[in-house]
Amino acid sequence: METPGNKWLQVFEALANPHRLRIVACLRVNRMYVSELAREVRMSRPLLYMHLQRLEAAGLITGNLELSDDGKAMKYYELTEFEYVVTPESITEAVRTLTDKAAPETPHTKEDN
Amino acid sequence: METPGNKWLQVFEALANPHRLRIVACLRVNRMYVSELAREVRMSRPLLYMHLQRLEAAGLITGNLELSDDGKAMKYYELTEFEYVVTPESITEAVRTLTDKAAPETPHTKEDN
DNA sequence: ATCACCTGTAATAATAATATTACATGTGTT
DNA sequence: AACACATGTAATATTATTATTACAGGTGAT
Repeated sequence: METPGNKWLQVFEALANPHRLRIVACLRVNRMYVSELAREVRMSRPLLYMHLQRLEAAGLITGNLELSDDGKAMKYYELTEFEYVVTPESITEAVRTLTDKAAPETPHTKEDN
Repeated sequence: METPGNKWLQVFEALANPHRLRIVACLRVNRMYVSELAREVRMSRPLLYMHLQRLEAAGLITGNLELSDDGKAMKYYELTEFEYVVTPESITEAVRTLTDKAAPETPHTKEDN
């Protein structure tokens, strides 16, 4: 789950969603707390939560809970600086360390392929 | 469906799968026909078909049907040369042309967010 | 105490992606 | 004619993702 190959896959999975792309674009302007961001992208907060977790798990954003002046807890998310150059070469390199539990020893189907 | 933003999303969706990453890595060595590739990646042909279509739709590979010397029809797939530099900036730029039919005018939920 | 904000999550519904099975077609060879 | 190998797809099952609903808790201000 932490090899370079798996990391790449996780990044692609994180970016394979229009909402999450918008979130990234949104956070690039400046960091935001969750409720604020929910209003901005017009999304329910629980749903936004899921998307944020996927982005954070991929290492594209980071969140930290802060205490505002008036004592309210606010979770701010901000962008991580990242740069992935996606080419056949880089993908090939990533695949070398892809630990896929679903790499079968035997084919899934009959020899009808 | 053909704006730069949508194209980016399609590329991310295409690469967000371990099998498809392996297919790309496989085709980088040299082009292959479908049945050959199916044996190589140990996958049923119908399933491989679906993955190939997703990769081709994203413009990462191209396939063309050829006739072998002994008259058999064989569909060869080969890699496209591509390079996507994934950064907060490039994502922001892509989002500008993201035509998401699911961009609601009103929030999905009650004002409970 | 009620309101207006905020965080966090569990349970579920709805939808999309993935995978399998079964079949259609064609060729050339034994 | 039966076999080995190729392409192509329709129908279905399985699994994962996405989305919603309904709650829990906290703070400070009216």
